[in-house]
Amino acid sequence: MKSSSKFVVAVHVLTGLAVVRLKKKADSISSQNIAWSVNTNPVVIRRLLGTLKRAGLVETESGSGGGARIGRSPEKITLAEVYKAVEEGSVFHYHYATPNQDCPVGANIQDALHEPLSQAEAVMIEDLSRTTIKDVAQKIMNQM
Amino acid sequence: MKSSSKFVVAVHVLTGLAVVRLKKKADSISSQNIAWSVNTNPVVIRRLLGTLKRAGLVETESGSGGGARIGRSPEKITLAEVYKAVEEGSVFHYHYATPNQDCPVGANIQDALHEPLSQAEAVMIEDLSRTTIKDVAQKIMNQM
DNA sequence: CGCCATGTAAGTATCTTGGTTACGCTGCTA
DNA sequence: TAGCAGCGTAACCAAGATACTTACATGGCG
Repeated sequence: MKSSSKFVVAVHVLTGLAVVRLKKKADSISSQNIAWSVNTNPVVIRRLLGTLKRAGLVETESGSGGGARIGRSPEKITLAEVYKAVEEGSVFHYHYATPNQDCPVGANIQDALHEPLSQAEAVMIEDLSRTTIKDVAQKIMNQM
Repeated sequence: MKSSSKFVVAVHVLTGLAVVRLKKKADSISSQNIAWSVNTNPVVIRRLLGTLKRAGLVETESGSGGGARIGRSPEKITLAEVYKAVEEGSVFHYHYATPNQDCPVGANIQDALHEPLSQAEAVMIEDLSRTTIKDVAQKIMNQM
């Protein structure tokens, strides 16, 4: 089972921005700086920031001295929101090739599974909404 | 977000075997026959059946006239069990490269996320346990 | 104007997944 | 006992996804 690490990285980034904000250390952080923490390339971070920006979770500024800043109070951003912002598609993946429609099972299986599977996924996201970026940032700061 | 379709295919296969059993149509089904319904190659099915067999969810027989049969009453197999049998690893994927340990956030983020994320996943699997193969088979048979 | 930063496009390497071929073994049946 | 039908696995291949990288246009500040 393989999916993307975008969600975890997004939480990492937002948590970093939250820590900076809570500690009043700096106004904005460059993608270079964030990339250093995540251990990746600044372009990867900028792409991700673009997605988060469209979701209203961060603000960015171009130009010299620019960078990213958290878009809202950390306690008002839940992991569920981050998940929905960056992760597209369902946790569950249906058949590559359409199942055989001449078989009663093949013809109806996807439809029959839709409800229980989307329900299970919804429950998971619901659970993610119980944790906020502030919660995560707090945990980190306790270790510092 | 990309993962495998193994889970859905496994449910498809088990549902097919359940329908056959509930309708008392045949004793066992060949991988060829199953592959026809799933619209894939028999080898893919045999591989999957191997996994399901190890989990006790199906029984197989070699030789002429052999094939697969559901290993237990359909109402005693939940989607959660199928999920755990075929899907390895977590829904959430952590950083490709280890985050920068010189950064307080990078050094602690994975640890801080472990609990909320594994919790969310557990809740999802818990929800899957509310649906059985019989439930799915029943839905299919209502369409026949 | 020069510098530092974002935004984005385009190309590449690596990994995962599923499809496919091949072949040995098992067990039925004529 | 020969032949056939089926499973079990290994090995290879094609396609797709993911993230890394280079490159460059744009924006804003001194």
